[in-house]
Amino acid sequence: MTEELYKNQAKSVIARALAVLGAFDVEHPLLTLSQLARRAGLPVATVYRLAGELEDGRFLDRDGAGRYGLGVRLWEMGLLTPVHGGLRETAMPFLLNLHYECGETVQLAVCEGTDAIYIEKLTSEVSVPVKSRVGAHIPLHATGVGKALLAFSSDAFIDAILTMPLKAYTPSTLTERRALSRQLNQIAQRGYAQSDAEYQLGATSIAAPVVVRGTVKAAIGIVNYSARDDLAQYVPALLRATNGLALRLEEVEGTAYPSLSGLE
Amino acid sequence: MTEELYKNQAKSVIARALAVLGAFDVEHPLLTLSQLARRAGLPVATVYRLAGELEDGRFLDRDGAGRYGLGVRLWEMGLLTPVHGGLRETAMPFLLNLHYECGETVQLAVCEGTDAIYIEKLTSEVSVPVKSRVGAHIPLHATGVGKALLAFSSDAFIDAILTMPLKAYTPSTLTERRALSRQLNQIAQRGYAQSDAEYQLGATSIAAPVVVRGTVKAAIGIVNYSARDDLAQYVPALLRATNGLALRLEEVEGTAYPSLSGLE
DNA sequence: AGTATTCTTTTCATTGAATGAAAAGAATAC
DNA sequence: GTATTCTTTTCATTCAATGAAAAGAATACT
Repeated sequence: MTEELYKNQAKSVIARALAVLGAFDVEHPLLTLSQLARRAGLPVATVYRLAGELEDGRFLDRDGAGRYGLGVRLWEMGLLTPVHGGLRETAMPFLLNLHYECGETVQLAVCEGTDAIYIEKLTSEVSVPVKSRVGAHIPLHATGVGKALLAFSSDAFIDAILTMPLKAYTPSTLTERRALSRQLNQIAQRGYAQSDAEYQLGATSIAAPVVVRGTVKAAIGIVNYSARDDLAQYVPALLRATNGLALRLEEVEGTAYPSLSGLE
Repeated sequence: MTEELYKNQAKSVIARALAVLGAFDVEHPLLTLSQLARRAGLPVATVYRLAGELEDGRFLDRDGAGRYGLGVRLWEMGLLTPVHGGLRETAMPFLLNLHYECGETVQLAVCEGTDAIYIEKLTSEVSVPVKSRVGAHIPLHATGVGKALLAFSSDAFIDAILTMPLKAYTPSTLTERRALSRQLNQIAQRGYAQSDAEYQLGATSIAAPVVVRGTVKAAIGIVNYSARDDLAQYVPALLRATNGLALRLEEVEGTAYPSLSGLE
């Protein structure tokens, strides 16, 4: 009698509903009811009901075959998120210009917890395929944008990251605290970061932080194949983009997210 | 005793939770607890609890001042939505190339119910400011992309739209069924749509549909000021983009959304 | 400083909404 | 034609959601 108790882990309705939504991922963007139930770890009947309500709220959609997928509403709300509405939207023109100027893949990333996360990536048909995906979490210590973000963070945060195990993604990944720490200082002085095959073999990048009022808000990076080591030529363009964005962010601060959104 | 009953409109927990999330919009991306409660139409204590759980699930975030905003999780999930993961991601390189070729504002839109909705908009610092916002709903009968979407839809759908009241946004908006119907035929024959100041004064556009296996999946548009009436020159580039995207979508069909996502 | 107002957090007795096993109904595979 | 897997509906039980109320903070007003 004591053993069966562990079955129900006393979740609230909302936790269950979020578990249902969380059942979707890049590999599973469309699920049947039973798949959904299995992946959410909930009884079919329960998921049936919850999914029905989420569908009413347009957080879920069903395709012709009856399979569930995340709904447009969810996408629309994502646009209201600070990272999107506040940052990406403002950054876009700068990213486009940069992309236009150098023709290489351009990335925008922010800190999210102990990782960096890609907010936007511009790749044209001509530029090099990079495996990074918008929304993907990437390590702070092993990528150009990651190191740019880290180098301009608070000492406390840097220390915290340095204390964590630094995973080696390639033979070139910096896994030693001392070495990484030294390089972060260099980056802070020079104003931009470099990375060569530290995360993905064959890819080089340069990246610079977007600093608003002393705080790193984001980083912009340029990536291409290691073979072509001419990225340095784009440093001025890169810095023009990051500085331009920083100024713009300072300007619109509060506008997009009115500090006091008035009555009602 | 009978009169007080109407107070609680018998909503489910989920409906309430979604109401909380729905309280945010473009004008109100950040809200205090009491604002949130007021806008959601729920008691403060209830919202306090619901918001807490949503925060646990990272669907809500609180800023330094304690104000609530939509969380990163929500944005991440939006990326998994078919319109984003399936369409925008694939379309992006084509949009970038088009934007690169013509230098004007480029838009991607799809049908959503009886409206069109902007999925992406590319504007560089140099190009003209257009008020359209990604995620915004726009009428099918009064914009370039809208008409492009409509002209290639099923007759049943066209009829349904033509039966609805056609709102006039400017003096140039087509509000007469006959005229609109005739123009849709023209568009279907010619392969692309035009629009001049029909939705927003001073803005002209051309737009073409993305047709995969006989079905319109999206439309791409180019917008600039009415003064410059040289948009026609970009028609070949536009069609190259829409056709290229159509082919690509046909190729990846099923890949991004595996019909049978295997076991588990 | 002192009072008033508005906002956030916690508590708790009450109840009604969420639950999920079970069975019926579809669809698909064998 | 039978078996298997999936979807939908039902319903008695119970447990989790509820929101009024009060305490605790913070902010505005005089």
